[in-house]
Amino acid sequence: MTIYDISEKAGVSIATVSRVLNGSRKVSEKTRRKVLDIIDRYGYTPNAFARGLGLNTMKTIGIMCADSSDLYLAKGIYYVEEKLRENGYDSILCCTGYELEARAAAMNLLITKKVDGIIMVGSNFIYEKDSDNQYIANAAAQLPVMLLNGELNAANVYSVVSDDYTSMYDATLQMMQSGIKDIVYFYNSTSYSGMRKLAGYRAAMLTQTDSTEGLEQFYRGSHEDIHAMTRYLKDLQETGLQFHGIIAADDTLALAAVKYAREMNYRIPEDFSILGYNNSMLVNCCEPELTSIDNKLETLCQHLITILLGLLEGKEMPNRTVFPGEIIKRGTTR
Amino acid sequence: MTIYDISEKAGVSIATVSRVLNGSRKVSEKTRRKVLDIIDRYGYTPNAFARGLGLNTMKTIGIMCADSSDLYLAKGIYYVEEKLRENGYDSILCCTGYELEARAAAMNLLITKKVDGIIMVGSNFIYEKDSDNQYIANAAAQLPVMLLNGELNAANVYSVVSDDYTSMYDATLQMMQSGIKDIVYFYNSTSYSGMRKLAGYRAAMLTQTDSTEGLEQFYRGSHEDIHAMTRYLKDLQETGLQFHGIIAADDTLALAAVKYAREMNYRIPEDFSILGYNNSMLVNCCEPELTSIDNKLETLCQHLITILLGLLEGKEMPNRTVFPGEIIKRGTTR
DNA sequence: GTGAAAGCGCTAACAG
DNA sequence: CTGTTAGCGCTTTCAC
Repeated sequence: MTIYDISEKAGVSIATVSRVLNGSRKVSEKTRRKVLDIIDRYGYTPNAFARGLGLNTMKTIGIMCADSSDLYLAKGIYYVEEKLRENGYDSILCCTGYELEARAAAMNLLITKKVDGIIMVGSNFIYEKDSDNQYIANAAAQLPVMLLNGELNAANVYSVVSDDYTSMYDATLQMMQSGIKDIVYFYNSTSYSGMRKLAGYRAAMLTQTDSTEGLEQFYRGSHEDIHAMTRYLKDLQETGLQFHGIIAADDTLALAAVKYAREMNYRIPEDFSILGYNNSMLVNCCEPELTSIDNKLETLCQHLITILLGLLEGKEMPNRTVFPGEIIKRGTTR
Repeated sequence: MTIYDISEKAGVSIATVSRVLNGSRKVSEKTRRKVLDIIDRYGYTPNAFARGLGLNTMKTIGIMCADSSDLYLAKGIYYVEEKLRENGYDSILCCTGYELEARAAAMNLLITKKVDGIIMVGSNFIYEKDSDNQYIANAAAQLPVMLLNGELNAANVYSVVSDDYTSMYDATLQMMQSGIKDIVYFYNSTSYSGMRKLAGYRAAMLTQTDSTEGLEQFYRGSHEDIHAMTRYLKDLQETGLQFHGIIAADDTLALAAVKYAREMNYRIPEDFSILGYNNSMLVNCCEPELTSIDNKLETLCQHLITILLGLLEGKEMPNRTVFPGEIIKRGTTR
């Protein structure tokens, strides 16, 4: 069933059918009815390829993320996809993993598919080495690239981020003011956002101590293996390091910290404080519940889509949008 | 940059360019080199629309799921997407929510996009009323439809499922044999798979008791709100119902059950046993850790993709593939 | 208002 | 081996 069949059955030209399909007003009400009727009767749907060929757009956005099963990224994908579809765009999802090569390949694939824009979900896409981000800048020469929680200084690349630095700075300060000086920073990502968080922690610490040496702990294992994370902390404790607080770069790490503290028989939060990040569903999963930083993911996504849609309409849009986070106080901090 | 530009610069016809693009062996090594060289130099990539128009396929599979941020579904999407890409297929993701209408719309959208097949991730797609599944059967008339953890008796619809009934039957029996007779079944979904699990629980219970009345508890609230789930159980307890075990239809519900038991100051598992389902990362998040049923999601996904690829190659494939689950024993059961 | 016709970029017969 | 050519289904001028 093509536009030709319809035009024939309706006794009009394919141009007319095309017009009613695209809601042109230059069609008499009568003709429109007739065509619509036929279309309905035969259950015809236009061929997206043919349309795409002519228009060179498929109203489709590419979404890249490292791992769709990551709690936080999954939520991001969900919001982004939802808001795109509300606006008549579809999305092609590419889970790229954490390897640069696979990422560049995925990017190419999306470009080949003629997506109208690309959304990179998660700060882990931005590496410290500029050359590792080059493929993003290159892609941006062809279509707008949106970074959710990442920043890259390049033309046609747009960032929407949470102010991780300030959130961590404030949270660390609060914990110190509650009387804890020996706070370990527990992290597992050196992504852009990861480094911003670390910097916030460090800056706050340095207002009161000379050095954070030994307190910044980088965990390399699986992002989901809570046992391994807990073990890491135990090993750390056994090296003789003293610490009575842990600020974690995400809720999973924080949960492991809670587990660790319980196994050590510390009272939380009296003897030991813990702070998480993301305010995910995990915060309710432990005892006591986790104080965590809410980085307003849905708001970020909403704005990201607004900006992207603006760009696609040819409007000027802000390069960089920053939202403040919020500390959600629960049982693991005083 | 089109195939014409390349053919011109390489001094060959577009057909030849097309041939090297598609790896036809009927091209002399010399010509191939020359063309490849030009392609490389100008960074040309073929237009997927034009190709799709001719071939009427885009090597793209539609993935439907209710909510990509659901822990379990997200994992399913991850595996499916990964394995598709390994086999040269892309995926368009549609998060449909739980409303029938939105689902039918998403299905149409995917068909319009000329996907080569559709994968429906999650048992929640299959309703009890046959008429509510009609849109799936209709779609299957045009392209293969794969159901991950759902079953539908219709032509060109293929199911890959975990044997939820048997898993639940066995687990329930085990808990009863450990001495607990008053086991509540705690669930929040009446999907196909949800009903199978319930049936397994019920059948096992009825081997030892007369009725499960009052013990089958359906929770209607948010799928993520652990507090609400815990409250539900408290309210249940306050009605006077006696129960010393909870079998939950997923790990989130089970986690809420652990929380409930702790708040009631029950000793787990001595006084109170709990079983979860999915063996997700949540099992490590509570104290003690959760015994849970592993339904081998990755295996299911792997087979699902194998079957789909077979179908796309025109092979005969099994309609229904069932895998056994496995009870992973941890601290919440004796 | 409506129709005719020229592409959009690629694949696959077919002919050489 | 290589080139010519006819579509694939739709949008969009440009006439009428």
